[in-house]
Amino acid sequence: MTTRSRSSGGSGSTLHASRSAERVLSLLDTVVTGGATGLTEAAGATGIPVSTTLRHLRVLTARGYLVRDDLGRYSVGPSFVRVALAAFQSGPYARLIAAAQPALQRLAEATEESAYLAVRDGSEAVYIATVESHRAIRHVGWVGKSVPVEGTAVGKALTSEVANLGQRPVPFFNTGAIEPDVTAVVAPIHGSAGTVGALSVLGPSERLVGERLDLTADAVVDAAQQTSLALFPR
Amino acid sequence: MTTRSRSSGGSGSTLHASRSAERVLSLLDTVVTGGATGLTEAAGATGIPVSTTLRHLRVLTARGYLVRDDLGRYSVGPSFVRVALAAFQSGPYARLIAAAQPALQRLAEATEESAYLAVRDGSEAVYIATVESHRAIRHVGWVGKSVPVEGTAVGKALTSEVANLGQRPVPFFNTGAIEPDVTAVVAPIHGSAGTVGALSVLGPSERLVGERLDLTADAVVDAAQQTSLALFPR
DNA sequence: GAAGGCAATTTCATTATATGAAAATCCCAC
DNA sequence: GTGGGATTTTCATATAATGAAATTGCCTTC
Repeated sequence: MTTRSRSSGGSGSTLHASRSAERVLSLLDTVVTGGATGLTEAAGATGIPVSTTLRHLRVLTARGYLVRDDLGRYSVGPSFVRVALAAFQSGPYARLIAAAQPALQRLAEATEESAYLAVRDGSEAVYIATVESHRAIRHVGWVGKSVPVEGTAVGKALTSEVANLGQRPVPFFNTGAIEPDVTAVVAPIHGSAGTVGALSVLGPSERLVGERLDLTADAVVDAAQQTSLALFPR
Repeated sequence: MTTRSRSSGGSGSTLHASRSAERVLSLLDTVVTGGATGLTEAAGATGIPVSTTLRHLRVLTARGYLVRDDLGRYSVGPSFVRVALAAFQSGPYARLIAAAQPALQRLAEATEESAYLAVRDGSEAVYIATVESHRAIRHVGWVGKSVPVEGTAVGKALTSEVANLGQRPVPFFNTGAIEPDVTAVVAPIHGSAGTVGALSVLGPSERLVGERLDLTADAVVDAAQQTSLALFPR
């Protein structure tokens, strides 16, 4: 059964869980997310003492996960890029992204707004793919960004239960949860074991109203259903 | 000065360098590169004892860098995808990829073969972007792949010295170094501090001969020079 | 339905290993 | 030359990671 041995949620009490391992991952995360970062800056951001930070950054650099520029600052290295690219080709998301791609395309054309694909990451939702609107005023740059599940339309869609596979997904709406003047229209992508992702259309609130909003919702729901079908054909 | 304290190449002798940190990165690499992986399999591939492997895989999973499927196997998780995507938007390669994109496009059209962008990673070269040929028989799937610098055309291009910025790059050729029947035509992208990358055209050996090969070489050299100019405008 | 085998997990004693404060060094800016 | 910020090295300490072995769980086979 899926009975997670109770309370394993915290951190194994007697079970020693590698501290340096966690720290090195924090550092990787910090540097990659934040761009070029100095030693002290990285230490400050992660709360790790400077000397320890240095040692870990060296490990990362030796592996090619990070590189140092001539000013001594760290940023993404070639090995990390290699692994990152592999992630898109082999990971479970490769299938999802591939299946959603045509739907995103059509969605962006039909709604004239930017379309995103999102998946759940604990208490966050992450946007992992997009096709941008062709309009001058459009929503851009949220790929790789994460937003809380709580209180957002994506979050609601990603946590929505799926009664029976094949049913028509239900759309969710929200305006201004993350940024004012941005309206989101989202539908869940149903999978064999619940919701596996969500399609979002994001655009300026003043454009997404009235009939336009209804049409958008229809398009999003259709796109999500098609993606679901592409993933799990009958 | 850039006097790297000699022999720092090995492993710091007295300098304790986090073992678990290195191991956790090995594991990440193994799992992401190899797709869904079981515990014992991962332990075997990395040479880490099973119990330790388990502990580290748990750290990775807790962070969302990996996920466990219902069969207990590990694969890429949403957090890692998030970080990976961020790498392409903020990293030093973002600029390079953006600058090379139009050149790759034109290259693929002009030569009717697949065009790749590669960077150096220690003793390896990594392909980080591509535009595929439109032909039925074409070279595909090398993005994220790494090949040795030694004995390959990309390697030669990536390690070639640049006399003065602005000079016309020199093309390199190779057939069958990695795979038989594949011919590579490569030119280095010059930067302010040496070679920063390389453009490759990869295609079936029987197509890349005679006049066709000459034309391809010209196209690759032009594309590399244009990319270089886009990166470092005068 | 029992036995066998393989993979995952937990336990626990051991010490190797990671840690961080402080001192030393480097590098600019003034 | 002087001052201050960042980086790097050193080193004594005990924390925290380690792995062999025992245990559990699960699936296959007979």
